[in-house]
Amino acid sequence: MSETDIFKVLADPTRRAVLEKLAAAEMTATELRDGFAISQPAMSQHLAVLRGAGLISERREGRYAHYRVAPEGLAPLHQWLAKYEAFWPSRIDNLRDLLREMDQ
Amino acid sequence: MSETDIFKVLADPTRRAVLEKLAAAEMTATELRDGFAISQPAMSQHLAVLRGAGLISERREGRYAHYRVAPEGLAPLHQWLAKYEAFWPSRIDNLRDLLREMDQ
DNA sequence: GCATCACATAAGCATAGACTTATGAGTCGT
DNA sequence: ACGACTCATAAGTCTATGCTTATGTGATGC
Repeated sequence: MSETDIFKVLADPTRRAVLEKLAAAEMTATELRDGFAISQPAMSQHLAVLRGAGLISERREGRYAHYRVAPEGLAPLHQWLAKYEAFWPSRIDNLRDLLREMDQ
Repeated sequence: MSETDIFKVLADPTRRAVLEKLAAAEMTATELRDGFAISQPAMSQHLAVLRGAGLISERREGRYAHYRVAPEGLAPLHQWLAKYEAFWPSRIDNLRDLLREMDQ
């Protein structure tokens, strides 16, 4: 997956919202859909795109498709961003704050 | 700048390449252009988009426009990504340890 | 003053992408 | 077996976007 593709995939607000829901818990396509004013095929297409980008993985169970985040798919984005963290003087402080929050 | 806009802006390979050139050194629009098989207006439009997203800043000097990276524009992206770093167990633990050492 | 240069803006075009409705392919309960 | 259900795929539409050529704006040098 190229960096361009990763960015394109994440440029869609619906897809980012899906990731956010999946970050909380594994979910089926229908469960993911509610809360969105979107057709079933539209959600299916978004899931296909996310899956193609390696950002989510699928577990088939009968007629249900359970999806969960595949965080390693975010690695290219992380690596890209790392190139610019040299420009963040306070980057260590930000991380420190983040980890402090996570400890709570 | 919304997260969606940031991702859209960075989804273009030319724009990311521009950022990479600017990460090395401040540069004029013409200097940025060479190496790209792209018209002058196209580059000008890309620069306008990057500027609109707060990812680069402009310094006017006579007829030249000098551009440089505005890394703070990447903050929304950084914050978004941080939400998923929780899924990176080993890396985050390493960072936690590192920062703990630095605190002593 | 005038040609040239650096860059921006306007307008038009062509492709990509997100959506829709319609339909297909399996799976489950009765 | 059959209808309901979950999800995927097909086909068509509409908008966004990245490109082009043409032109505008201001600065510079002779």
